[in-house]
Amino acid sequence: MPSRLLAARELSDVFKVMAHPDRIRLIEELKMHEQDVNTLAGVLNIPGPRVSQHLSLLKAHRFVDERREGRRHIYRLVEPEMANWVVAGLSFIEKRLDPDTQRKIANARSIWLEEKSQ
Amino acid sequence: MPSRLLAARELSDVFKVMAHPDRIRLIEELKMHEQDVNTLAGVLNIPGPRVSQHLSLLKAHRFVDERREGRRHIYRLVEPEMANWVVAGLSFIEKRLDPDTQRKIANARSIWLEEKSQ
DNA sequence: CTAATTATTGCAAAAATTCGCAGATTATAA
DNA sequence: TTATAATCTGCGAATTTTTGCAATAATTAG
Repeated sequence: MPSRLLAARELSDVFKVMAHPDRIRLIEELKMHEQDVNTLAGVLNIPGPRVSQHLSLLKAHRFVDERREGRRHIYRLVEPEMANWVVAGLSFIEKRLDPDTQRKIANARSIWLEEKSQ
Repeated sequence: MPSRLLAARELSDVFKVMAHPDRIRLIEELKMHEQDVNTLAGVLNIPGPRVSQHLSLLKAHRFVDERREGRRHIYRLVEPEMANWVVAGLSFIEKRLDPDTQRKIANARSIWLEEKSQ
């Protein structure tokens, strides 16, 4: 297969995995430090099973790692830099949003970026 | 709406748009210079109507602009930097592929990056 | 052992995407 | 005008994703 077609397919898999608000928030939430499923479900305010499913997709693609501590499953980013790459995507849409949305996006971006990357 | 939820939704739209091999190749192909639909269909070797549909999605999200020259519709990237951001996503998967695939990905990356960004 | 906690898995309905193809548009050429 | 070229639009089938809920596992506490 031509190299560019192959690369485009591999790349599109990365984008597919990130193409969900919950998974984006999981990636950003894990940027700071590893966390267990319950904590993540609480922070993001979504049902446990859904967090679990999102995490297994992320794990299948090796974007996160899992370790167990007692009955808790603790997840962490394999490549914390990914969280910054994801946030960088905001720069391609910010300009076209209404001022109020722009303000909120800028706020989210600063929250996501102020946290340490390792 | 909480700013991070809003930002995650906006971001996921960006990722959804990029989550298709054809659209990734279109973005990379347009990095060099603007091109019309027929040319793009030929280069990517996909049917014209499909290119057209991908381009209107990209245009709806203002990732590309259109201008007409006679009966040709010529498209260009609104933010050529986007092409580099997309390619950067490769760094999160390269390591886990078999050597032959890695080689091809590296080749595609160098082709996509060696072209000028404006 | 029994109960409680934490998380995963399975399933089916709903929603969104993709894809090809036919037909419709728009603009140029003869 | 008629024909041709370039592109877009509409539609329906096939596929993939998402989502909620119930059931299942695994581990620890009492």
